[in-house]
Amino acid sequence: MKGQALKGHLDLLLLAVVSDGPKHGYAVIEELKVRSGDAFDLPEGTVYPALHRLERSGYLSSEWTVSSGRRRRNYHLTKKGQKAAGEQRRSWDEFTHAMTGVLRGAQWAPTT
Amino acid sequence: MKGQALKGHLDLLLLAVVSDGPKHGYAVIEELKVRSGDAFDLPEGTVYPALHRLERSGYLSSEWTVSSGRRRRNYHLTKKGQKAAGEQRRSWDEFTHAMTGVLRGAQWAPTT
DNA sequence: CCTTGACACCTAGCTTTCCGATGCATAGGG
DNA sequence: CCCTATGCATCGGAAAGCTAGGTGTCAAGG
Repeated sequence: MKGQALKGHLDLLLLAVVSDGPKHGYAVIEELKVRSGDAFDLPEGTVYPALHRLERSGYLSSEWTVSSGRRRRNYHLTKKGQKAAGEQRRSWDEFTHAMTGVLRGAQWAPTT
Repeated sequence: MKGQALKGHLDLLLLAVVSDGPKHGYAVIEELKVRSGDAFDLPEGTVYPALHRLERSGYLSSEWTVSSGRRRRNYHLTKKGQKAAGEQRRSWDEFTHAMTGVLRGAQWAPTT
């Protein structure tokens, strides 16, 4: 997938992945790659700042852990994060619905 | 619909609407509102610069027209624009597919 | 006549987001 | 010992969208 197509929807992706169980940043990246069928291969410079952002917003919470000498910051969803995830999910559905409405009827669109 | 969810997908929307037949900016805004069921109510400051961008890129072409004293810039899709529209449409499909893959399986997501 | 609102266009500047580049550190295999 | 994979972080640039402001026409109402 070509660059920055996920503009504005990254937060939802991250919340979705973490909602499956606590994960550290690197693992989040891998999980996104797997679940999207290699479509989302996000650079660290995208994901780490986003996780920080979500924590600052109170949607995620984290603690340091150490596993065989490697330090990891483990993120888990907060109550507030769960609520936000649900809202953003609904938002996403509305968005795709609206897009479909606009896209339907254009010549190049395979008819309904 | 909360702001800026259409980051990166605005071009596709505009190309789709214009591909239905030449339109001027104001009409494009109205058409988007109608087709999206009021979900997309885009400010002029969003649409006009985007149309200019698309014209600079060679996807749209325009001429001034005057109708009862009112001047309008009428946009129509170019060959190049048609091609781009098709590509972006495919891109959108891939994107939603990938999103669905990630979203599926999260707790708050209604099962399959 | 004058104001209001719909129509119709435009731009400057702000903010946010994503990403490329770069840096640090550890573990394990060759 | 070096290279790769793992794992984290930040800085700066480039876009995109929006706010806020501006111009001008026309029709309707007070």
